[in-house]
Amino acid sequence: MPGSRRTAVEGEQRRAQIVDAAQHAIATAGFEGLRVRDVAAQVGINIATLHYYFPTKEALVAAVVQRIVRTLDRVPLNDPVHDPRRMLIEHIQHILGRFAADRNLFVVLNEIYARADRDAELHAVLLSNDHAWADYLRTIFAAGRDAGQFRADLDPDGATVLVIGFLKSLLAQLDLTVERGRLAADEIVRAVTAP
Amino acid sequence: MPGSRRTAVEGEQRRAQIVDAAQHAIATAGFEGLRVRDVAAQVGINIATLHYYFPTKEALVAAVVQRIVRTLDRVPLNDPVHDPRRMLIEHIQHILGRFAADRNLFVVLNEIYARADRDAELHAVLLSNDHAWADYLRTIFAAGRDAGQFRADLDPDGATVLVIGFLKSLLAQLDLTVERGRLAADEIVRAVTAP
Amino acid sequence: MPGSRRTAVEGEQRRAQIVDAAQHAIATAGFEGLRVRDVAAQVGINIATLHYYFPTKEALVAAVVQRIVRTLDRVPLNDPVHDPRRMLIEHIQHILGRFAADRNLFVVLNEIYARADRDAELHAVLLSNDHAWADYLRTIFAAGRDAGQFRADLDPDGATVLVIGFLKSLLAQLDLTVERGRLAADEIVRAVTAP
Amino acid sequence: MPGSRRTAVEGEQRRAQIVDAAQHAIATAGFEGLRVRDVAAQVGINIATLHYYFPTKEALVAAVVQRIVRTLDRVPLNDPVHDPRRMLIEHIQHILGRFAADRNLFVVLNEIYARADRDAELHAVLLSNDHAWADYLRTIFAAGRDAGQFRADLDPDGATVLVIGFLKSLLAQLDLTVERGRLAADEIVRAVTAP
DNA sequence: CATGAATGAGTCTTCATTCAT
DNA sequence: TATGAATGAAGACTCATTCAT
Repeated sequence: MPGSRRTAVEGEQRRAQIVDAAQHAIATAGFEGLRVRDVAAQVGINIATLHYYFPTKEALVAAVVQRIVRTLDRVPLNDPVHDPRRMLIEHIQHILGRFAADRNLFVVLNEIYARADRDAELHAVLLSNDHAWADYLRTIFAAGRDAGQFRADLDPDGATVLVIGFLKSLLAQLDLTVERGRLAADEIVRAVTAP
Repeated sequence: MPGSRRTAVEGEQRRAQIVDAAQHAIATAGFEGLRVRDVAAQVGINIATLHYYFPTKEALVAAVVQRIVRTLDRVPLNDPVHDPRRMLIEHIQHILGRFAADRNLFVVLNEIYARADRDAELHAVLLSNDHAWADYLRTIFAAGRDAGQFRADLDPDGATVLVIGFLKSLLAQLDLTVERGRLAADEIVRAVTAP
Repeated sequence: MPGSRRTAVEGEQRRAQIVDAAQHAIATAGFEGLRVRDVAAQVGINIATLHYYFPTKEALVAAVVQRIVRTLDRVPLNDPVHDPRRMLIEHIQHILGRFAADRNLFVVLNEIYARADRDAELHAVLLSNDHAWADYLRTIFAAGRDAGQFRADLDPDGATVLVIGFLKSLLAQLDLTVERGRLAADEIVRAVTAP
Repeated sequence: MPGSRRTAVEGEQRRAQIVDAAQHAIATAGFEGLRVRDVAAQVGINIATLHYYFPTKEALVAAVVQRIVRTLDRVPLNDPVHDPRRMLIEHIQHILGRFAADRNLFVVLNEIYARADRDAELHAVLLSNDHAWADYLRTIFAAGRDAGQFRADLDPDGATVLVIGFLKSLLAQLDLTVERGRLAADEIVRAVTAP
């Protein structure tokens, strides 16, 4: 079948276009305001065509969620034990940087977490991701404490919950500027550093 | 005006019933899944009756939001300067307690914050509330630092962002138990306490 | 029952108020846009109170129609045979005068005629009125022709249809000023007058 | 674009079907009684399909009005100066003929004129049409008078208002038969003809 | 007489989805 | 692959009317 590969590639591109548009739509109007018609119009295709690629709205939403979760996976989790304090700083700054660069991603993320509360499957996916994230931070904190970089009475579990909480709340902190975000990040570092 | 007082009271009760049901519906299905019909059914009244009290769905949602925001206002903000460390602990525990007692409130709150991103009016209301909250915490941190209870290098602003972030993220931390919440709270206190 | 008469009078006044408001509403928004709620609000009473006076919307509309038809009855139909030409002029001018003075009445009248097309009862009432009107004009034309005031070849029946048509169309002639109305009236008179 | 022409034609046909049905419904029940559901049922399509062609009820009404106005445009306005008297007769008879042939058109027209009183846009459209109509008649009357066919003291403007009024009132004259209409038409002609 | 509250029966409109071509 | 057309199921909202007080 000559050309079949090119077609397949084009198909993937189209799917990606649609997911892009859907994600943008969710960021703009929330899941509440997501309309497959609008997504199709944004891409410049017919609704029926969209349904050819994504049979149901749910499938489209799932594709958006999936892609975002995959993105999260790619959050750099460098070797935490070498220089824990540095790793912590880099990790926080990396996420703050992403927040500044692509706020839309966080808007959708927020919607996704809200939805997880009533969507068991989504809950499971996010939970699994969060576990990996928490493990990473916990390792950093434990290693840093054991190496004397962090306070001796630091509780890795508590600190992990605290830091993840802060990072997850970026969007809900309505007046959070990049600077105030860095202030908080600095405070975290000082707060965990051994005196 | 025969019976006007009793009638007025009953009217208010009915309104409250409707708002209750609506809040519950939002907690269950999100703004996305809110159906005035279901709310009316929950209260046991006709849809037209619901519209008698709240002309539009938007008005009903506004009433729910308004009531929740009013609830937030009542978060006890005790005198922060007397014993800052104790005030901080009490404040955090109060909110953790509410979270444990009425998780639904936080679910709706989460929805509300998500919505604020595309609703300027809502944004303004929440922002004003958040400002008051931040001011309170900032005062605690500054007072505690100046009194020597807290670390000398503590940045009140950064710490405030951090704590509010943690408290706001309670819901997004999918596997957060009450215990792990307390662990994080304890860590906060240790982290700010002077060595 | 002392005071019963005064009460009855007040009741009639209230009914009249309601009919007034209803007629005004019809003139403003047409039968299409008539809302009993609005009428009640206009009068300053509760809808239930309005329904006390007029059990159904249809009854209210009937009252409006009845009053207007009664008004039409009072169109002066002077003795047509004494000076037919003068009678014709006066009749036309009387109606043009009313049109100038109370355009709303004609707006409602127009609605009523449109409605008569699908309301047999209304049709009968209006038809009876129109017959009396046509008879009056026909008598004028016949008398004027026989007396030599009008053209010898004047057909009373045709002229009657023509004049009534013109008068009925006042409202449908969108750009009809008082002056142009008088021009047409003058033309009628010249057209029927014997050369 | 496979089948695009056939599809486009079919689409237009469907639109026409819907407008037909809507016009019929208005003629039957007035604007007051127009129900999109009934129109769809008449055509034999789903309500949603009707909304596919006409997004709102208002758009459907506009289409009906537009088509009728377009129809009016096509009223033959022959060269008025050659034989004005004949032109006048033909014009009047043409309209009387249409009235006899398609009374429904006039019923709707009546509704439309009533509505124009509270719809500025509609008012403008009808007014523009009426102006063209009046110009045509005025030219006929002026030419006929100057050519000696019509009375020397004929006022073209007054006569125009009169004739248009008569023609517009066809519907409001409840007991108007075709014959009585012709009587009036004949009377018009006699009334303007030079003695 | 008057009213606040309640309701049944609509009315328009929306939206995800399907299907023939 | 792509589309115009079609639809079922639901959605918010309206309105005349009723009833207990």
